Order: sequence, then C-alpha cells, then structure tokens
Amino acid sequence: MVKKGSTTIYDIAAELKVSPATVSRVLSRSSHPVKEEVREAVLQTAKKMNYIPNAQARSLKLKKTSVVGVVIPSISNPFYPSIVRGMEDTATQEGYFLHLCSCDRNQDRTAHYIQTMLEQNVDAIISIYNDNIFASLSGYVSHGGILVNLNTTTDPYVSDRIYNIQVDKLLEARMATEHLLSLGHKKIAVLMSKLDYQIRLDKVAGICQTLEAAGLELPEERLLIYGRDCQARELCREDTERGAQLVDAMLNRCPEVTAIICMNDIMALGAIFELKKKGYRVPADYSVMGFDDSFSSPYSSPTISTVALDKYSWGQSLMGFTIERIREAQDKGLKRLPTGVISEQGLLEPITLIHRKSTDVPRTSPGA
Amino acid sequence: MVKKGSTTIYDIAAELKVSPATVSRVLSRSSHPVKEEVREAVLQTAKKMNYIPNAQARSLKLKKTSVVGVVIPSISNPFYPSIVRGMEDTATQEGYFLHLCSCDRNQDRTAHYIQTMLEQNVDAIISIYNDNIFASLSGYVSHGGILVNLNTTTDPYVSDRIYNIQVDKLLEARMATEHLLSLGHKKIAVLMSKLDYQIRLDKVAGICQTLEAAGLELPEERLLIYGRDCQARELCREDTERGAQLVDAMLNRCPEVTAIICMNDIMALGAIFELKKKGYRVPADYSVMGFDDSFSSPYSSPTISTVALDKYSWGQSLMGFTIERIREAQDKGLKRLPTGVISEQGLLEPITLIHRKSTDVPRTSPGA
DNA sequence: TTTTCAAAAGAAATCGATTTCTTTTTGGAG
DNA sequence: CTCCAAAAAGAAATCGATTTCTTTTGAAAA
Repeated sequence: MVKKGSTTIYDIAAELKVSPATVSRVLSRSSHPVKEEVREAVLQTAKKMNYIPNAQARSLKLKKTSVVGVVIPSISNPFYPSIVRGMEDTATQEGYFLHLCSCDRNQDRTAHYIQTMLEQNVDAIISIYNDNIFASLSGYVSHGGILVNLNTTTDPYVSDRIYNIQVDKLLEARMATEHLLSLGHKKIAVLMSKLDYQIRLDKVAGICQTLEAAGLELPEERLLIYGRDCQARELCREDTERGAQLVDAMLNRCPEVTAIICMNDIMALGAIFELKKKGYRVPADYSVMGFDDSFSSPYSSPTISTVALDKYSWGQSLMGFTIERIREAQDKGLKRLPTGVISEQGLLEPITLIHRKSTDVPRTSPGA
Repeated sequence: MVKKGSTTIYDIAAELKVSPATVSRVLSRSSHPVKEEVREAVLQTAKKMNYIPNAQARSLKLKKTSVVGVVIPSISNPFYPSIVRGMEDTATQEGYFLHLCSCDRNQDRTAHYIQTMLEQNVDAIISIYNDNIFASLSGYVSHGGILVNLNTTTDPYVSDRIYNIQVDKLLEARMATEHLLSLGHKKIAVLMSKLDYQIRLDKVAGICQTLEAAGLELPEERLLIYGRDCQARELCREDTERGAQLVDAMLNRCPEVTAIICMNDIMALGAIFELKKKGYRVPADYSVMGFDDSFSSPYSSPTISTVALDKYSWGQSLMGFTIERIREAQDKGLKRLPTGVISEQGLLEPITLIHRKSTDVPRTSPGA
C-alpha cells in the first residue's frame, strides 16, 4: 500500500467544487439522480486525477468485501488447481475475488485460516473435502457467515447460512468397481492412503457395497493402506511412491487378485510402475484403475481408466452457487434455498467413468 | 459479511467503562502503557464478547492490508501450484495472505486484475513469467506499489519499487542441450508451443547457443512450433496433445534426429506416447527430454529426464523476499536493495538437471 | 406571480480501529 | 506536604466511501 496521497473523492469534489456525496453518487453508480453535465465532469476529473476507489473504505461502510474464502486441502494436490481455476473465472466474472487457503486438512491450520477470514470479512467460505471443518467454524457460523461445504457426509451442523453439498463418493467407488466387475474381475485389491478422511472411507465403503451386491467381498488382506502423513511440497510424489510400495505389499499379501483400485490416478501410476518393474504385465496380469483423471492418465503406458469429474466446471458451479447465496443474503428477506444438505446432482456436472482400453481389457479367464 | 452486530472495540469499551483508545491499545499490542489489570480485563472481555478485529477498518487507518497479489499465467498449469503453495506457507507464517490471479498471459485479464489489486490496496504484487505485465502496470507503479517480477528479460521499466528477478532460462536450456550432447547426440529436434513468450524464446536461444558452441546447429526444420492458443481448463491435455502432434510433424520433417527437447515434461509425455504408438522405441530410437520435472516423469515409461527447479522453495523465497521489501518500505527511510535487475542466483534454489536413465541412454553410435 | 413537487446537491453521520494530543493519576523525590 | 515527571487514560480526529436527512434549485401548475 503506502500511497503518499492517493486521489480520493474529496480531492475530486474539491477540484470541481461539488460535494463528496455527489462524486460518490456518480462513481458508485448510485440511483440518486445527478445532472448529466456534473456526472460527466466527475467522470472526467476522476480519470484525469487517476482516481482509484479504496476497497477497504467501501467494505467498511457497505459491510461486504466481495471476497470469497476458499479452503482446500492443498493447491499442490493436482485435484484442486482446475477447480480453483473454475472458481476464479466465475468469481472474476461476477466481481468477486478468491482468498485461497491450503489447510492440509489440519485442525490448527484450518482454525487459523478461518480466523483470518473472519477478520477479513469474507462474504462466504467454500470448503472442499475438509472433513472436520466445523470444529474450526464455531466463530464463523455464529457470526452469520455463509458457508458452502462440499463433502461426503451429512453433517449435523446446519444453520440457515450453511449449505452442505453432499457428493456421493460411494457412487464413484461403485462405478469403478462395477466397471471392473463388468470386465470379469472377481478378486480386487484396493490401495489407499490412511483412512483418516471421509472421502477415502467412502470409497472403500462403496467398493465393498458393490462387491457384496455381486456376491463377492473385500477381504481384509486385499485392502492395503499406507500409514504415513503427507508433506505439502511433494504430494504427488508421495502418492506415487505409496502406490509402488503398496503394490509390493499386495504382491505378498494377495497376489491372487486380478485388478487393483487405487485411491487416485497418481497412486495408480506408481502402482503400475512398480508392477512393470517387477516384470508383471499391466493389464494382462493386473488391471489397475484410479480416480480423478490425472492429466498423465491418457498418456501413460498403459493408459489408466478412471472415474472422473469435470473439475473446472465444478469450480464454476460451486462459485456460482455461492455468489447466488451471497446475493440472496444481501437482498435479505428474499427466498432462500431449503438449507441443510443439498445433493450434488443437478448442481454439479455428473461424474463419469473413463474407460481407457489399455489398462483393463475384458477378460474371459481372469488371473495372473 | 453481513454481520448484524459484531462486537467492536466500542462495545468492549462501554462494557468496561474505559475508552476505545485503551481497548485498542491492548488489542493491537500498542507500545503505549496500559495498567496490567485493565489489560487483563480487556483481553477477557474481548474473548467473552467474541471480539473479532475488523481488517478493513484497520487497513483503512494503517494503509496496509497484509495482502500480496500473485499474478501467474494459470493455477491450472502444473508448473505453478507448488510455487503458490510455497508462497502461501511463507505468507501465512509472516501474517500475510495471497490474492491469486490467473491472467493467462492475457493483456486484458492482467489489466483487470491489476486494477482490482490496486483497489484492494495489496501491499505488493508478485508476477511470475508474465511477459507484458508492465503494459498493465502504469497505474500500479505510479501509485508506489511494490512489484516483484520474476522473468527472463531485463525490462527497462525500473523504479525504486520494482524488483526484477531475472531467471536464466538460457542456462536451463544449455543444461538440457549439454546433457544430450554429452550422451553423444548431434541431431536434436525442439518441440515448442507458439513462441509468443519470452521463456520459450529464451529456451530456443539457449539451445541454439549450446549447439553452436559445439559446432552444431539447429536447422529451421528441426524447430517445431505449435500455433494454437491454450484453453485454461485443460492446459496439460493441450500440451500433451501438442507434443504428440509435433512428433508427427517431426517424423516427416526431420526423422534423422536422435534426440528431442520438449518445452516441458508434459509435452514430452505426449511426444513419447506418439513415438511409441508409431512403433518407435524411446530412447533407443529417439531420446526425449523435458523441463520442469512433472510429477509423472519419474514414473512414466520411459522415465523422462528434465531440467528442474525446486518450485516450492522458489515460492517460499519469492514470498520471503517480497515481504522483506514490504517491511523495508514500511519502516521507510531504511536501506533499500539496489533496485532494478536482481539475479536469481543466490536468491533462489539452483536449477538442476535430473537424469533419468531410461529416456536417454548414452550411445556410441547415435541414429534411428 | 405564487405554489408545489420533483430533481439535484450538500451537510454530516457512519463504518471500526488507530493515534495524536490532552488531561488525569500516581508514585517518588525533595 | 508539595512538586514533578512518568504512567495511564480519555477526547477527538482520521482513514475514504456511502447514505440519510436536509436544503436548494428549477420547472410546471395554479
């Protein structure tokens, strides 16, 4: 900041010998009538004097900042950048800005960021896949802040400013599993990082459901879980490495499987790498599936089948929804969506299965 | 925002029958002395009444926002997320926030974002690899805003608040080229997207330099350039696809080459994909190199050698540098770095070459 | 020419925190 | 017991834009 003497509406008013009120009316497109020639003069002088409105002053009076806080696990997790880009584009279009926070799903970080956003008076917060965000939100919610929360659980914490958009992760998992079943696989292993987060639990649950519905099951030894915690810097490398290591474990514990479902495409990449290194053919010996459609998946060898969603458009929709809610609350007393839990369906682009032939060929006689 | 009646220092003052000044002194840790028991009472009451400082009011008076604007081509370009994460972490640590903008290297978008940041009174702007940012900056600079500009050119536009950190892209290109030369390659093709941007021009220049120094050259037909413009949504997919298409062109125009340098690892991935699809062996028939070390590069087959920098730590260093500049300017009248062009060396982690054996094996008799 | 009402403009309060300038306390020295 | 400096507290201005409440202007109606 440190502006010695930025032009203010007072300077313009003085220059033109009109009142600051008039200047403000012109510059903020108030509905209050101003004589055309005065309006012109103000506009011209503002330009000439290089006037730049002061957002803080405006926010202070208007009690709105046009800033939307975005809380995600980490921008360095390749799942999020396109979502954020979608959000950014819609926000920009509507005159809003992003306040981006990577909270690592960490209680303390989250709490700190929420506090920050509270002080910054963001107009709303969008939280994506942050399980325990509510614990950090007591303050925000009690201050009447708007929260759009994308998650997988029906959280009991509901007020008329909280919108829980519930994503059906079980569906994603079901789609993946059914895909493999339809290809003839019966023995499927699952590779995951720690089950601390709901989205992972839900994936496992969805897989189990589907298997059971088909008269199959997921025995303990086929669910392989990596325990350590993530580093922010190298999130992808971590996941790939884990994929590789989990495959090792798998080959010991349950080599009889014919297909492997990985937590995401990045882990799948590592899994495939390791399988090939060990001399196995993919998908001849093992089929591998992922989630989230990483950019490399159509170009890896073999290519990776995946369950995907349109990240960019999800970002757009979420931001659009949020801004609608903000405006609703500002034109207060207007219709309000039935609050509480909202299904993703209809609001967000549907999830799709992307079948890439080279990973998971149909097989009549599955087996290594 | 829309807080009905957030607690203010006036409320606390009223409650305790002291003056707002006193409350402010306690809450903002002013150096002005306050009796210990009063301090305690204020702190307690603030907590009890759920006081949250209003950043806008504070900024308005203090003329600083603790917000740093970050302008990058796009957050959905995988080169940037880790840089941004590094910036975010250092910013958070120092009590600053990010205002993130993906400007697509587009004049209009950039201008709009700069205007926004000007209104928001960001304490500084960090721009990364945005060639023509100066054109959009006249306003910002004349308002005395701090700009930290990471780029490759010695821009003539210099004031005492502009810090041009010059990255030696030629060096990166030299490292890549020398690596291939050292492996015995003599005929090298180069795959690029449009040469609109300086970093790409510099890469080509660096490659030519090195070849010439070795008595070789880059004939016109071995420099393959893709012309279309990017879509924000699918940046990576675009680059991979281009890699594939450019390889096609290459196979027609200069099949005699033994090695290919791609603009980045993502394009390299597409190039390799296409080569393999066409039945060529990589690296037996063609060696392929990239830049920027994408997360998939160590796990693709073959793995991809690359010239890399530590993105996360670059982000940290850049933000650290910027915050130092902000503080310097605020404790005004203090020592100031010699402004103008600053070399990246020393400030940023050095660039390294990552040799991954399976892409580019040493060869005694190069050739298809 | 006077009345009346809408249009146009201004004065001043407001948003919430900080800070300068006073004023009041307080404790120790004389 | 006085005096004085330091400590502590308060009053009020300030940051810049908005807006309510007046006041003034102007033009049409009577």
